[in-house]
Amino acid sequence: MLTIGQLAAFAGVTARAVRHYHQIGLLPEPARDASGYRRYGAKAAVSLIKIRTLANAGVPLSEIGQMLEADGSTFDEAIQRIDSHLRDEIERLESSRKQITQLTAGESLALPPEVTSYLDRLREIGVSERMVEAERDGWILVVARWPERIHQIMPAKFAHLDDPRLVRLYRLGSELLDSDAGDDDPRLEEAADILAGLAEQAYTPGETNPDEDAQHELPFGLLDALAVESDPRAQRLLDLMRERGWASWTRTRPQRLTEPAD
Amino acid sequence: MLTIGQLAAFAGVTARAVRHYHQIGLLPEPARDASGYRRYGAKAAVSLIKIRTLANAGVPLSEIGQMLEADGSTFDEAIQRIDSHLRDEIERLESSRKQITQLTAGESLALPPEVTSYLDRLREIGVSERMVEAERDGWILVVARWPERIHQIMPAKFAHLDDPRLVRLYRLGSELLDSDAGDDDPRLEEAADILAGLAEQAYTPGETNPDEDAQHELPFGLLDALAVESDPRAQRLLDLMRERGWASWTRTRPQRLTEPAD
DNA sequence: ATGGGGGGTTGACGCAGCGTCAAGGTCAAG
DNA sequence: CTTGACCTTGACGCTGCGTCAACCCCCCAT
Repeated sequence: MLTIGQLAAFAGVTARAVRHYHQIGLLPEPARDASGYRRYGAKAAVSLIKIRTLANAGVPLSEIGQMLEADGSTFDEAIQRIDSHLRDEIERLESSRKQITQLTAGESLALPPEVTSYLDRLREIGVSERMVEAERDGWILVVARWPERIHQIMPAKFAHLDDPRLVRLYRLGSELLDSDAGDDDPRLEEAADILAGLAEQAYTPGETNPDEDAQHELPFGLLDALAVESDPRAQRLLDLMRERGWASWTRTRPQRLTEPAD
Repeated sequence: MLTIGQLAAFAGVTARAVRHYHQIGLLPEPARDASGYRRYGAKAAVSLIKIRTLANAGVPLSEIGQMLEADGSTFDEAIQRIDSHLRDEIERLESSRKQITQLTAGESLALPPEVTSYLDRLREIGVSERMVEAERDGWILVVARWPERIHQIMPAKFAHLDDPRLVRLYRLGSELLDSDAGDDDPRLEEAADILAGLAEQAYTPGETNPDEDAQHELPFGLLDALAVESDPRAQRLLDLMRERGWASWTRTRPQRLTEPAD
């Protein structure tokens, strides 16, 4: 007769595991000897090995009991279920691995390569590191809401960098972020003028903008909030844009709040 | 300002998950509004998305905090650790899948194919189902203790089936298991005679048996116990073997207990 | 006889990452 | 005013054991 430790060693598990199987009713409690020790026979060893075989194959303990009692077809069904579950798990982990190898740099965190290229391009243009980080956080929000559309958006963004006004705008932002200029800095006005001009151009009045619905889904509110949270002076910029008839400095649609409603 | 539900929805998680991140200090608790609701800004959304990006990549929550603060090389090291851990997990599951697909029939449970073939062969010879099951459980114990050696053992076992004495022995076992014969059934004596003869042949006296140490490691005690547990009449067989000078009906070494010690 | 070391016993908490009640308070709409 | 959808804290549940704690038991050496 074996003690719990001997039984466990024979099956290659710990005594704690055996006691656990008793607790959940997977392995019947054996009789005790005079001093209260559990004493196991050979059949218990066989049962324990069967249990471990299934458990090692990835069968949850809660199902092993039924499987050991099941007949051939029921058993095979269960095997199928377990196997497809394992397949799913493996797929999940595989995709995790793919994802994680993308995360070599802290920057690519949560961003597709197009966007990180764009950010690198900004650096080449002379945009400061703080400005790039602010831009990056904004893109994280956009990507989170619109993961697929990002492929359509980025080429336009790259092309837009050919516009000297936009470059000037980024440089203004860089300067302002790195300075301790106040709300009254004239560069804020200049930035607002550029933004208004770009917005005017992007918004072709009279025509139905096909992306209008889509744009409506973009998290403009969050982007504005992000800017203000990153630098309170962004609030001034927002006010200036509102003066110029634009609802937000990231949204390219005119507001009508100051005009009478239809 | 977002409520917890809105924030969670934006990042594609549940509110409970966000609260969990607060609890473990991964995401800072935001300020509350007048009615005690948590109110989140855009930066929280960015943080949450970063957290989920790493979590989706398989990074344990407990490490995400440090990773978000880490610099490039520290970050990359962590990535390497996580990746190799993922690889291990995947391998584990892959091997589980391999194992589980082997378990198509209830019989192959915990047994390599050589052994199941042997059991099938026994059925062909006319061994009863109960006898095969008893034999199977015995092999489960042997395989558990000696998983690699089984490849060496089985060919000899197959060859041994050419010996008509062994076949007769299995048939006797089948008959006895299916009958309600008592301890005094003469077939028990016949079985003991065959066993003794086979043992005599297997044990070549005077020569040093190279497998002696190895055999010593086989779980003979358990095998004997298993037989007796399966059918109490096996005890009688053991006694008969002892009378004939053998320690156990599964062990092929003579006992010297009845002779004076050296 | 005594002491020590290596077994055994039950009971309990801990782990990861939340899901899911319970028992309320709040908010916007009809 | 009610309803339904949200928020709050607190707590247990899940998986498969690991790991104390506090105590008992057996065998061996002194």
